[in-house]
Amino acid sequence: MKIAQSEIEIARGAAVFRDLSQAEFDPVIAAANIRELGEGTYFFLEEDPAEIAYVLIEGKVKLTQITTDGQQVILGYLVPGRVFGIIAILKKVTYPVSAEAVGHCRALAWDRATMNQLMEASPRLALNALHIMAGQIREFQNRVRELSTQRVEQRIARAVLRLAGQSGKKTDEGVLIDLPLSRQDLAEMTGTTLYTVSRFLKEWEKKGLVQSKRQQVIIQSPHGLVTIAEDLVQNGEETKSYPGVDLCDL
Amino acid sequence: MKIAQSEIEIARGAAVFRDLSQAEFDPVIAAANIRELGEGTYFFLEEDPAEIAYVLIEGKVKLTQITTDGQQVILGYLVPGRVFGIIAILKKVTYPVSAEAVGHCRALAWDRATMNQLMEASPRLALNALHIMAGQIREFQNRVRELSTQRVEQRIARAVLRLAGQSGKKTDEGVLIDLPLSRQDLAEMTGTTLYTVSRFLKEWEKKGLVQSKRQQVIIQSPHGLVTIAEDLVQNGEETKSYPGVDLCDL
DNA sequence: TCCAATATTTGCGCCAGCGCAAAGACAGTA
DNA sequence: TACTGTCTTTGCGCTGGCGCAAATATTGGA
Repeated sequence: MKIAQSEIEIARGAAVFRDLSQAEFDPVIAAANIRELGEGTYFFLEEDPAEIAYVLIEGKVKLTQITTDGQQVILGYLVPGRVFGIIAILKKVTYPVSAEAVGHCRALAWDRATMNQLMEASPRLALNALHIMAGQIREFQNRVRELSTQRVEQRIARAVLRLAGQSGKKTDEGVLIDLPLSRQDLAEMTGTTLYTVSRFLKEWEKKGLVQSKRQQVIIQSPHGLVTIAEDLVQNGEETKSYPGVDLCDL
Repeated sequence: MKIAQSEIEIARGAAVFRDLSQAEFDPVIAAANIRELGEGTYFFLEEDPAEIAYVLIEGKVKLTQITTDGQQVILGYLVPGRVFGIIAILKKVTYPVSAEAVGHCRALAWDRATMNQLMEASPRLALNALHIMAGQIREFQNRVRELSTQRVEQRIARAVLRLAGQSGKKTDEGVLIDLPLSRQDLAEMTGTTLYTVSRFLKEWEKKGLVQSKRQQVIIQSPHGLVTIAEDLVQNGEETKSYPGVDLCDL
């Protein structure tokens, strides 16, 4: 299985490889394996011993956790160029989430031994990994804050905007979230129920903010959603531009 | 300001220094500064450029975030031996939380340059920092899951148990949480209101699970609280021992 | 083209939890 | 000892959001 030049380009842009010289980057690619997964299969499961780190090249990945009573929670989605399972650089740890292929996926993969060797040769790589983990901490802390203080409508709006930020595609109708995204999925991302999600989407649709079909959401007025996300309702308050909240590499 | 032997002992036990040889550890202490803070003052504020990492030696530290509309969220409490602000080992990042002294505090402090030097000399130190950050990610992901799926009563029970785990002191009456802990504080930890916290504490008190006074909680039946935390109510299900959930070093 | 499986919508009833307001309870200070 | 500020409790009314159930829409496959 060969790595195409275009795929190398994608990897080149990954946050873990930022500021690596070509001389540092080449051996990284040379040491990479390709892992290919079909829709609905898992790169790894929560609690699996973490042995391999990945960079997604093609497809999307859904990160989930399961509660003891079988309820699923979606921590986020990954797009090509994102690192995941980076925790595998450490010995004796387990993955904190499951990583499921959404559609057909290709990813570069390195086992711990290889990754550690590469990091030794390019300390920059280790530093980047640290930065990524720091970003994740920040991300999840903010998520905790959101869940603690915001109401459901705001959380759904944020989730939609976040997804648009990373998987959004401009179309004639608006910004399409390029993922099979059911009401249930949105509910699992925001800590609510599919019924409530359905109700808000319909409400927004009536206001012309979004357009929602089966497993699909198109944003027609990002600004309108931002207004909801920030709870500005319609008081004349200035609407600061929405900080490009973005789920960090995982 | 001199570092007492007993204080060095406390630092010795910190997770960042795990498995360091004495030869590695001594220079770390030699390079440390002491920082002393009075009740209610801050080691650092959320968004401050992160320049200094700390290990708490004496007192307690409260980690908080503030929402745009001024609402406070408590991410957790630290006890002596805990690292915080470890993010400062990275350049150009800001603290993701505020760290407030609860009572009089003493902490060892290192600026980034020093920390980086020490890490270069003892790679083990860098690895430990990574482990700590990985633990934090796990911690906050679980918190997200809790907030998404559990009801208020369970979340409060968990928060109380978590606090008992790290600041609990055995007394005649039961396990005392050794912190000034108001209903408001518990509410900010669990994403609810002081009223609701007050109601559940009273309810538990009637059942003989806890005893609560002004700014104080004593646990009389940890097992009973665990039952609530895990939502086992009173069906005959086996009660697995409560995993020592513990807020990681921050 | 029709069928079965899966998603979505929506009416309805309900209740967990919010939050005001007012009345204690407590601790520190003078 | 009385006063003041802070914390806690609790009655009360309300509502955001849950979740069942049933109707409807959509899709992929036979």
